[in-house]
Amino acid sequence: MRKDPSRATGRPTLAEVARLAGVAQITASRALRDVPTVDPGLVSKVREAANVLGYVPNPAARTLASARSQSVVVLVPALSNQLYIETLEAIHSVLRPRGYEVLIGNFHYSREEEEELIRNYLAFQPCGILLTGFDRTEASLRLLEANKVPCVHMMELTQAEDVFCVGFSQEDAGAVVARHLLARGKRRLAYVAAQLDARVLQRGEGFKRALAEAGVLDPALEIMVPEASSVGLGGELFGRLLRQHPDVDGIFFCNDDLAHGAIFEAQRQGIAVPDRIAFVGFNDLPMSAHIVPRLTSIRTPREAVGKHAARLMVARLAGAEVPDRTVDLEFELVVRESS
Amino acid sequence: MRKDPSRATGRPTLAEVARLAGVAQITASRALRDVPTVDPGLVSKVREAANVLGYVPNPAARTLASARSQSVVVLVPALSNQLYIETLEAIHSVLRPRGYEVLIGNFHYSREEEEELIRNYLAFQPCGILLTGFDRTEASLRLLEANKVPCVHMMELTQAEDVFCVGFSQEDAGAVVARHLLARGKRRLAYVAAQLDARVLQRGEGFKRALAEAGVLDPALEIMVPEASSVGLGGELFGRLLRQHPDVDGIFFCNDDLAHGAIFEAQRQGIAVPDRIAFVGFNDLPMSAHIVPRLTSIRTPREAVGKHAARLMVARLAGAEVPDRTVDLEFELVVRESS
DNA sequence: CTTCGATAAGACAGCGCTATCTTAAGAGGA
DNA sequence: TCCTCTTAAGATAGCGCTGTCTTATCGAAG
Repeated sequence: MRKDPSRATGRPTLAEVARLAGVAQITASRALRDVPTVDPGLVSKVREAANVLGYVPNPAARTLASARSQSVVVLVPALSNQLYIETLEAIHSVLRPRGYEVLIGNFHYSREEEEELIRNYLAFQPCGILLTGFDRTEASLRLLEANKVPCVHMMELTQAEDVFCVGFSQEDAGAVVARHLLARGKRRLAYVAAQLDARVLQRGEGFKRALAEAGVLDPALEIMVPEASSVGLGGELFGRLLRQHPDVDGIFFCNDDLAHGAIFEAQRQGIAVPDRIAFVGFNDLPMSAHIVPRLTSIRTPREAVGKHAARLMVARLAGAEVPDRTVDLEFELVVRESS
Repeated sequence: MRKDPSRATGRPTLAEVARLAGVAQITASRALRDVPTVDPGLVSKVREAANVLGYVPNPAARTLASARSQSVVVLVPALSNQLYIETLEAIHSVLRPRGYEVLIGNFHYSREEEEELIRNYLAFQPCGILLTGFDRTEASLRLLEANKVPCVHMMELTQAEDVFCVGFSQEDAGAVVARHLLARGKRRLAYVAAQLDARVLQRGEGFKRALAEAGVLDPALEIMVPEASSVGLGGELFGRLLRQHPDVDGIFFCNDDLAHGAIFEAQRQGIAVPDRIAFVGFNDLPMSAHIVPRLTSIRTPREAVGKHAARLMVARLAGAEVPDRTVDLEFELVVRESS
């Protein structure tokens, strides 16, 4: 059969499927890829032959021949963050059943690392890339541009033309939190943030803008540290803020982790939440609905972002007309006991 | 240059590197792969040419020509579980710098789904597979066997010959928890578990074995539900247990999530932890060191498991002699306020 | 009845790399 | 000096697919 059996993999090939189905190899190829110019009768014949042989296409050969893989690269700033896990899971759930492979790249909140990942992953000739946000190096942008890989941006929105993005307004979310705390009668409002990526900064901007509009912005009421966010850090930053500004009566944490830590610390110090100080988190992690007191938070559509971004990519790859290049999935303020 | 430029990808190829370096293509190939029979002078010449051109090898062509990719498949039962994220991250950190791609498969605690994933991923001709535990379908085992892909098993240990595994004794961990609670003077001890995978069952077995040895095992003191574990479920199961057995004075939760939920529920019900009931969790998630009261837990070496499993795989792929096929990374009981 | 265009099926070549076989060039011994 | 043996470099032939061009077939139009 094969000229040099030592090189072969042992698995059935398209040629064998074609032979069994009694058609040319290329016809079998087209039949299995749903190319519309193949007679339905032949398609089912080929399908059956493939089934009988247990044929699974060789992705390497496919990629080499067509210069385009069936892989979608997803670049996220962290895996440790529960947030991105849910998004990734959603992306998987859309792409895998449609035959796409998902390659995950974690760039650890580093633009340089992201650039390196892009460079390396482009060698896989991915059919699309899902990116987090818009903040990346010039070189990254050039690479993506030069390789003409379809991109979809997640988590942030933009007005720019020809950019596909799925997310929500981080700034508006910050503003909503500010107005909520103001409505609760709080006036000494602080923003506590860690892991200062673009989105964390946007939330803070929105929060402070709303405070300024209400005439209660005190720029001193802010702690922003670049280190990674964690429960322990939340307690620490809360303690620090309280020592510096004992009169603070409301805090917006850039994510729930920090808020959880602050709740524990408040409990230890015997500080009444929300009476003396109200807390609001961000992301609405599962724990927030159960912690004592239950945490008010912004519920972010992170699963929906993944699903929509993946669907948008699939639509583009299928050549479909995509009416909405910008998908605003919105967020929701979930008011609970902590405010 | 190329015969049919329309088919080309536009990126530099090995042939161009070889031309620039003034060697045959195959020599360039060998030089870049560190095949030892190439003159060091030529190696650096080729390396430089590759650098000048910005050459990145085409993985699809590589895989097709060698019938083996540089991808390692990792199959985990869940992504939602913090536990596996840390393991995955560790695996990534070892494999990616060495040029391996990591393909993640999530089988959602389903043996059938795992089998399907194995079938599909084998088409990628992975150079290795990292598996979670030992519980899988016959067909899965046969597929792995037939394709002769090196496997490393994570999270559990076995005495079987010729099986590479990295983990710790789940049973022993359960027993350690039991003895700890007994030493605290507790006698009405319960096991509360969800997501009943093999490891959760093993922990329970170890726990109950130790209780039986101490003569205090009450088989009624147990709640095991198959549904997914969550903070909310922990509170619920704790409430249920307390109604059925108001005299329970110590609970071992199969993971920290459940224990956190139970702590919140206890706080709401005004039940003193640990005085009336002591709690012990499993995994020692970051939050456990901060929750009020701080949670006693078993610290599992999940990051180390990933690192060691990946290193073991790398060593096998390099053809190195691996002295220890079984790596027991052990666990640690971290005693805190909740017991 | 011929011509033409549309459509379906096939032939062919090549994607970019590596396994394998072959050749060339030294090293060493008789 | 000749011959063998080792070792490095090269030539060749695919790996398993798909893009592209060609050919066959058929109905409609002239």
